[in-house]
Amino acid sequence: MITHAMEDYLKTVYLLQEGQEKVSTSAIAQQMEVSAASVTGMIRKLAAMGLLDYTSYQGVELTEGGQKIAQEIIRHHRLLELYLVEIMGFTWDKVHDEADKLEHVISEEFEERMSEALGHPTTDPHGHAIPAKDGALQEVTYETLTDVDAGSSATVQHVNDNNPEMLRYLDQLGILPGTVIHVIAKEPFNGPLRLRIDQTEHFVGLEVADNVFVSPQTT
Amino acid sequence: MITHAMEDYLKTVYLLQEGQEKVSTSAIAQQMEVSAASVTGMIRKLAAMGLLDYTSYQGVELTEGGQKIAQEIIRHHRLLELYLVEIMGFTWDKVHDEADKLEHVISEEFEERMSEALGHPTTDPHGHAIPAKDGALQEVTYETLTDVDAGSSATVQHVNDNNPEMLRYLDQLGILPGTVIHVIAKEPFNGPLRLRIDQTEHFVGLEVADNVFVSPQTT
DNA sequence: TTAAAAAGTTAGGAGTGCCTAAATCTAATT
DNA sequence: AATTAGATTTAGGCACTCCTAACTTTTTAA
Repeated sequence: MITHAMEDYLKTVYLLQEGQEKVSTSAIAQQMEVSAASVTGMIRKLAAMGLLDYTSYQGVELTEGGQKIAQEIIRHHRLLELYLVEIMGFTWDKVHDEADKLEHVISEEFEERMSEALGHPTTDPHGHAIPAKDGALQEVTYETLTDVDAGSSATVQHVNDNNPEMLRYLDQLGILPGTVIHVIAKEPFNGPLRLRIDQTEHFVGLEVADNVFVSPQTT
Repeated sequence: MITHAMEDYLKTVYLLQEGQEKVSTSAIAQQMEVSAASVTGMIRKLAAMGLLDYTSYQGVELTEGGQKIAQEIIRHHRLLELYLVEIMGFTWDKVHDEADKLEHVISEEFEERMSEALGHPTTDPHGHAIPAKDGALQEVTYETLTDVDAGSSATVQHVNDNNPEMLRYLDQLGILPGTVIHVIAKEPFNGPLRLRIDQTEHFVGLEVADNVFVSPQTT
């Protein structure tokens, strides 16, 4: 039997796995806000179930079975986020927490009806790809706004969805997936970035810029 | 902290309490499909939290606090059922199980947005009253179809929502809240009822009739 | 009224998922 | 190579929710 907690672990490992292949105990612990000891315990259980490969002290890697479950949960999460915004009228800062709870309990039929109501979408409100039913999710790793050189422009691809306050701030600034941002200048000593968004200038700190993922503007 | 299981117990006690004031351990156990021992354990915990009054061997009764939580969960459940049918296109036989899982995890905002989307409804797809936000639910206790005398007619008020197969059968027969049923005859020895529904005659067994709640037709 | 049946409670145990503290292993530094 | 800092695992415990088996109380009926 696969529990909600197991689903959460698999999801977390899947998302941390992007880029690297092995995921460390402490990375999981930090992401999930539980102790490393708890992670070890759960990892052993999941390994025994064949959902991930694990060697003591060496980190974990999802098996195909584990990936499949993780994808299913991520699909639920992102479809829910979009459904909550598009159909139910939630603001984008609130949907992450709601989706985190709902993702474990909705049925396949619920998932399917959401997908249909949304016209089988491929990205969620924060710009993350929605995996197809039984289809792999290949999220490209974008650079963050912090990495953009002064004087050049970039298009927002996605933003971190787990901090409601930051999402409200980004919304105020007009930073949404698809927005084009021109970096006018970067203040020294980890100072703020001077940006032009839609004719208006803004100064934003690095903590925010680190959570905005962009691709170079192609024009 | 109030857990999902506690919410389930409070809901169950609330619904069993209709009519009587005291609810027995075994009634709860039967309804929830757990052992009587488990019920005793949980009851003691809920009593310690002040959510119900309990005297050993004498059954339980919800306190105001317990009632409030139960009403909230029942409101969630019934709004969800209606939302799933009306907005998402589920058939009425599937919504009970889905709502049973979702009722514990949705936020107040989710509840509010459903209510709004449905135009603040007062009954669910099976004919059960939806309690108002912070408003008591006063469900009238109707008689069942079994109690109706041969030769008289009755209007369906609500049907039991927890058996999907039976709901599909009722749907086929056209037995929905609001339907007028004429009882032509009752076969002896707990035999079937002969009914006329919308010009057509049907024979239904007592197990089904016991799950259809009606009021005398007033014409 | 007393014995049997039914209902309810207590005792002991299991699985899940988390914790802290202690022990162990790995990797980095000297 | 030895020390040490950091990461990881093990050990022991706790809360939750369920179970079966044994015991107690209440109710029913002879």
